[in-house]
Order: sequence, then structure tokens, then C-alpha cells
Amino acid sequence: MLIRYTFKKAERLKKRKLIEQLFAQGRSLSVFPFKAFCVFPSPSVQDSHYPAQVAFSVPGRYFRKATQRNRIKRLMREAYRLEKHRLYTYLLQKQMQLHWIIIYQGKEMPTFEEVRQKMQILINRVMQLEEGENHVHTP
RNA sequence: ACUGCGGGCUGUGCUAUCGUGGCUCCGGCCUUGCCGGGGCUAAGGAAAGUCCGGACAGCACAGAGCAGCGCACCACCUAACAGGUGGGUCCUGGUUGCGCUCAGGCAGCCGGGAACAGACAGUGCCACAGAAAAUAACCGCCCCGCCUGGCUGAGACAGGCAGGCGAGGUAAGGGUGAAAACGGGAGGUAAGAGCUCCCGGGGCUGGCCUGUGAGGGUUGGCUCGGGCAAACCUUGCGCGCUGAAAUGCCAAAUAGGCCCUGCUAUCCGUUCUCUGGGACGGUCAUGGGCUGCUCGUCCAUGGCUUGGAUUCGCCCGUUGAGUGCGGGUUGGAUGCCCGGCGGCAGGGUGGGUAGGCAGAUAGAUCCCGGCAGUGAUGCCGGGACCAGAUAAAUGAUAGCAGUCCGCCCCCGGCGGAUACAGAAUCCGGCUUAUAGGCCUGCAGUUGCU
RNA sequence: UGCCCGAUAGUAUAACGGUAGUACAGCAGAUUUUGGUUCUGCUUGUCCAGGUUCGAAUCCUGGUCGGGCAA
Repeated sequence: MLIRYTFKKAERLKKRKLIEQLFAQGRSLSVFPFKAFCVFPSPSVQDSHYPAQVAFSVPGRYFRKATQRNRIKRLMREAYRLEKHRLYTYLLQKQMQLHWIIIYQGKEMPTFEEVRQKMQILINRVMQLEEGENHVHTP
């Protein structure tokens, strides 16, 4: 079957309360230049059609112009769109949900290839993190 | 053609692959919403800064004054403006001509700039330097009176000099300073002074002509002590306050408010007592623990209040007495009823949170043409529909083309650059950022006709 | 999105429109066997641009940066 590299509105994390929950109690992991906060809610609570919901953020500290922040967020969205399928199949297999936010913490404008490589590493790391989470809960 | 100054306009395009938001149509499904497909559509000249002005919304509001804030030559444009257009005045650059090297330059042409009301309403400030920084004081100059000392002279109370004291007159001179008391010349005087005259420069005020007006021209009278109002302030004019996180509507779950309906399941014994009630034991009901289950055992809870009805007792009246009847009762009983408070269960409902919808995208709109006006702009006719997101879409990658720059083996090739910057309720301005390209006004230089 | 403040040496903080101070820090010297303490001297600044004014850190305008308030 052909994989469709889509990224719909429902795959984005939009609720203000959920994002505040991420910063308050989410687990963090860092793959420079990214930093992510994630939460694994129980699947019954969230009746979503997608196993993961994600938000992207670029702080205005080092990128003062809105065009620069828009450019970085678009690169991150594009990389996530192309790399998310391994994560989705993994989560569906485990019957898990994932909410997370990815923050760009670099100080210079990245290229698309850099963002894509780092995004692959980040997705590998978040799957390892979820593995550890399960081991904590089961015994 | 180049350079300089100024004004206006514009501000990349195409293809492929994979995607995103909105609207709409079709199909599918666990018809709520999601998924798939088709079509249309999707950032700017500044979207920016948030500096002005409005629209819109809520609140307030009889009128006036004060305070606060803003504006400040005139007329016009405009929904409005601190914006724009045209004009005036002043300052300034270039150039030509006149005058002519004292005051002092004047006129024409082409440009540029101005927070451009008031310093003769008042208050305040003007460091250092300087005599003095603002009612003209000081040094100095001059006149008069008195005193002292020399000199001339035969002598004097005569003449004249020097010094001191007193009473005046003056503003010529006084090296400074950013700024110095209208400027130059002549007269005049004891010395001087716009004190007077000539020329020139202001200020206040009146007449006439002209202009809608700011003003301009001309002719009189009075006058000649600086600057700062982006110091306080005065005058005139304008402004109610708050902002879409405004405002309005719908409204899950949970808790709580209100209303309706139904139910509300304990007695006995002993004992204490302040007569309200309490303690202990037994029994029953409900719930929970121990157990795989039952029995068993343990623990907890088991309403309150007032009124009515029936009945018993007691008292009063009626009667000679009883029955009966009427009344009272703070006495007792009731597995009888109704009500209130409380509890439990079910249903309804108002406010309102999460969340959602409206506000919110067709308008002081854009394009073309005509007319009026010097112009900003207005009117008329025709045509067009041009983002509507909300932790926030409008993208990514690759290639080609366009433009500019550099280099080379110069009909071509290679390399590099392609700006400033992203809607957030909507408009009109201003300011700031901006690779490059185009048009145009003026001045200068050079070349050609 | 809307509104309100501020910017002075490396740091903290003063200054009517008139020579930009003070303290700590830094550097050099003295004292001390050395270091510290103490003393003396020196260096270093008005966020940027334009305007008003004789003169601007101060007043006005525009920009840059920082902070705060309103869900």
C-alpha cells in the first residue's frame, strides 16, 4: 500500500489546556537543536483518529522576525510529515497515544537536510522513551 | 550619454513531485464527524512601528465652567486627521542682471526647508568670561560749589594746574561673550545722547486700493531695551471614557442553588437523672470487614419537631343523679392521617465554567472611460469579487527562465547574488526598512546634428 | 492584539539646560617576608540618528533594545 505523506489539522495539538499540561508534567527529551515535551494519555480518553498530536514552536528570543520563525516551523512540519510513519505504526501496534510539542532551540537558520536528519533521531528517541515508560508501568 | 538633487511607479515567472487553510459539489462509513475525489481560492508596499485619525461595540451623559491632553500662516479637499493640494511669509542653495564695495545689498529665474499664534499680559532663566546679561549700575567723561597744595604774576578774593569731598549731567569709550542697548554720516554740546537732519533697518497704529483669506501695494502718525514659549504660561480651536482579550448568543461533565414526585425501616428490659435525656444488655433492619461460599463473629448507623384525627383518663358546665351533649387538658396510647426540617432515589430548571458560534471580511473596495477643478478630490457610466486563519494555513524539495555582478578561452561558458519582510476586527494617513528595474523635472560636463 | 514604563564606566546608582559624579570592580605604586587589609594615583560612560537652543544626559521627533500590565 502506498504511504500518503499527509499532515492534517487533526494531527496538530491545538488545545490550550493540553499544551499547558505538556509543560507542567510532560517528560522532556533533547536532540539538539530540538527540545520536546511529551505526554502519553490513555487511548480511551482521547477519541482521536490519529495516534499522535504534535505542536511546533520557535521562540522569538533569537529569531525576532516573524518570517524567520515561520520558515523554521514550516521546515519542522515538513520533516515531521515525511518521517512520522514509523512513529505511527509503532504507536498503533502498542495501542498508545502521544501528545508532544517540539521546540527549536538553535540560534541559526537551519537547512532542510539538517532538520530532517535531526527529526529522524528525535523520533527514534521518543520511541525509546515510550518503551521505558511501559517498563515502569507493567511490573 | 554620464553625474548630482528632487518627484512618481514597480518590486520575479514557469514546470515536476509531495503537502496545507477556507468555500463548494459528489461518494463512503461506526451518517456525530471523519475519510477519499473534483472545482474555485489563499499575504504586502510596507502586512511592520502602533505615531495620528475614523468606522464599530460597551458604559456614561440636562447645560456650563475648571482640570487634563492635543493642535497652531491662509483657503480648499476629506468620514476624520498632526494627512493631502494650492497659496502667503520668512530662511536658505544655484544662476543671471543691476548697484557698488559704509550702512546693506536689491531684482528676476530654477530649486530646497520651516512645531510659521503670542516675548508690548505676567513669572522665570541666560553658566564661564565681562564694567554690565536687562528698573541700566560701575569705571570713565563733563559742569558747579567748598577745602588743600604748587605755578604765573609786584600783588590780589585774578588766571590756570593737581588732589580730596559734596551735589548733579551723561551714555561717546570700556580687550569679554553665543548674544551688548537701532546702523552709517553730518550737525550739535560743558561733555554727550535719535537730541536734530540725510540715507538705511525695524516695532505699534490709522487711511486708501487690491485679494475669499493669509497677505500685497501705497500714504500718514507715534516709536527705537536682546534671546528662550521643543521654560512655566497666555490666547484661539478641538477632544466623554474604554477597547475586538470590546460586546452578544449557545452551552457538555462535575459540584452546588431552586422546584416537583416517591420513600423514610426500633422496640423491649434494667438502671441513673437536673424529667430534657443518658448508659448498659438483648432483638430487628441496613451497610461494611474477616472467608472461595454459607454459617458465625466483629464494627458502624438506625431521625427530629409541631399540628391534626381516633381513643382512654382527668377537670368544668348542663341535670336531682346517671347516660348523653358541649368545652378544656402542659396526662397516656396509636403498625392512623397530614404538614415542616433532615436523609435517600428519580425528574425538571436558572446562572455559569471548559468549549463553540457571531463580531469577521462587499468595502470611505478595485479596474477602465468621461466630465468638473491649477490640484488634492468629487460626480457619472460600465465592469470585477479580491485570504479569513485562531498554539494560528498560504509550504518543502529539485530543475529551468528572467534581472544584476564578477571572471574566462568573449555569437558563448562558469561562479555568485536575487532585497525588506508574513494578514490577526476593518479602513484613511504618517514614519521606518528595502536587492534591483522603469518613467520624469532641474542643473552641470562631454559628444553629434 | 492593545496599553504603559525605562536605557548613564564592567556593576549598582546620582546629577536646575552650563566642567558628567559616588561606591564597588580593574590597573599601577606604597606599606608587608608574601598574600589580605589600608593608603595614593590612573583608566573606563550619557542606546542610536535628527531637531530646538549660544550650549542637550536632561526638551522635542523618529528608530533600536529591555521590562511590565490586560486572558
